[in-house]
Amino acid sequence: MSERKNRTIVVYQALRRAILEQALRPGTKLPEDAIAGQFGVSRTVARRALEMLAADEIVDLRPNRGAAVAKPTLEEARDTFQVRMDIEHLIVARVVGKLTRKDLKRLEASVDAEERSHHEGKEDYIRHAAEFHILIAEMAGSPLFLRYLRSLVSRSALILGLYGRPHWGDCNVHEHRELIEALGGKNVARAQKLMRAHLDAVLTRALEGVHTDAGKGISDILAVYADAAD
Amino acid sequence: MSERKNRTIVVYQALRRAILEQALRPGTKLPEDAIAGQFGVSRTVARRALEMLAADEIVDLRPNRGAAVAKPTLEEARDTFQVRMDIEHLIVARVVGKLTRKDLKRLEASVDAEERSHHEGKEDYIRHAAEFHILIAEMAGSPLFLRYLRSLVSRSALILGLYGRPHWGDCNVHEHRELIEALGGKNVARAQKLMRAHLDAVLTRALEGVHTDAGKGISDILAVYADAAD
DNA sequence: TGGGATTTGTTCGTATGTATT
DNA sequence: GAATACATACGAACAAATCCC
Repeated sequence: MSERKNRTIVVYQALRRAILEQALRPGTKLPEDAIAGQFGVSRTVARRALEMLAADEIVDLRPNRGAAVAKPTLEEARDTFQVRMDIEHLIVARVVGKLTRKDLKRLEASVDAEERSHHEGKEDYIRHAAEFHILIAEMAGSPLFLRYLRSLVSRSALILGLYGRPHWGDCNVHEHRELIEALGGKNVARAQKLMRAHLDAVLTRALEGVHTDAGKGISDILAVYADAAD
Repeated sequence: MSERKNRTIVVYQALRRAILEQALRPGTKLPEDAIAGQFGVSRTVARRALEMLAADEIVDLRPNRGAAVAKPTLEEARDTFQVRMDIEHLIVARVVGKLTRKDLKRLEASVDAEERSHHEGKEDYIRHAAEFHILIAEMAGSPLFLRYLRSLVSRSALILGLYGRPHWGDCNVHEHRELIEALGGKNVARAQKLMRAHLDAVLTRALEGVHTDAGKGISDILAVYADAAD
């Protein structure tokens, strides 16, 4: 019963993790045969897993030319962060003042896990940091927003890995705790402001001191915030 | 070159139209074999078409149990309209004051087409009405928002067909023209208000005088607006 | 430009899982 | 509750497209 294998999902999740933890860098080709061989499955399931990753927008899938880890342009990176900011604001608006004590406990537990991973130097603190945002989205009670945010968070991580320095992610913990406190309160605008500041800080930390190929790519991504400033 | 067949896409679009024009009612099972036979393709391409429709959320695809035309619950219907409202507001905020004369012409042409179809009694005025909203989304310049809205518009149509009366869609034309005028102006809040009023009116027209199985389903959908009132 | 190697696209037979009587 | 009918999941082989020398 719970012995659901579903090889497709297994392959999908493994590849997803590999991409988000940057074991597979953007641009890496993902031939169906190689994946099928690696995981001991047929090309059919490898292909379906790739399609699912493409739906998440972390894999590029071009007809007759195969799959590769997505390598978003700066334009696409901008779009991702801009849209993510908007969606997170809407989610925040929905949860502020409506969280139960239990909800808040879950959020705190998530941050605790993130902090532990971070201290232990594990790479999966990235996953925990992402999970924090996804938890909030779950609490908004909208399956659609949850789906959107899942994809946006994955894509954000990919982009930060692509354009940012190795150890972006440092020290979300304090900001996350602050956010929890605000989400437990009743002031929507304040919580939104904190969310904005947090996402802004993540991006800034990831990008500061980085020189991309284009040379002036960083400010191009940061320009997102100039546009959206209220 | 432009002779791209791509049978998958053909099947996908045909099914999509059939669903949106209510030739295929919600709940209808869609076995791979039947579709493959009907369109003269293999099960593989039938399956891929179904997966694409599932991504649009107008087909339900349950593991080992096959595909069926989606039959959203009232809860899901609420979510769809609520999210759509939010997304359309964001899109409006992005386009107001930034449309070129050419953009406005395209919007007007779309409404003209809708009006013609409507006068001629053709069923595809539904498609034109949907296209109007999608055009606006295109002009927002965000691939992600465009993708979201595409799916939301399809799903909205499905839901209105499911819970509403046969001829919902009547008389969008005037409201659409009003919207164009506001989008060409500079007042974001006003344009958003018109968008809200328009979507509200569509829902009201579709649902008025309708009795669902549940009996009180209508007010449940309309409660969306009570929540979101500003 | 061309041809061979490699990879994707497609088909369809079989295995496995689900629903029904 | 078991057997049967049915639909999907999977995989191996073939066809077509692309890439690379």
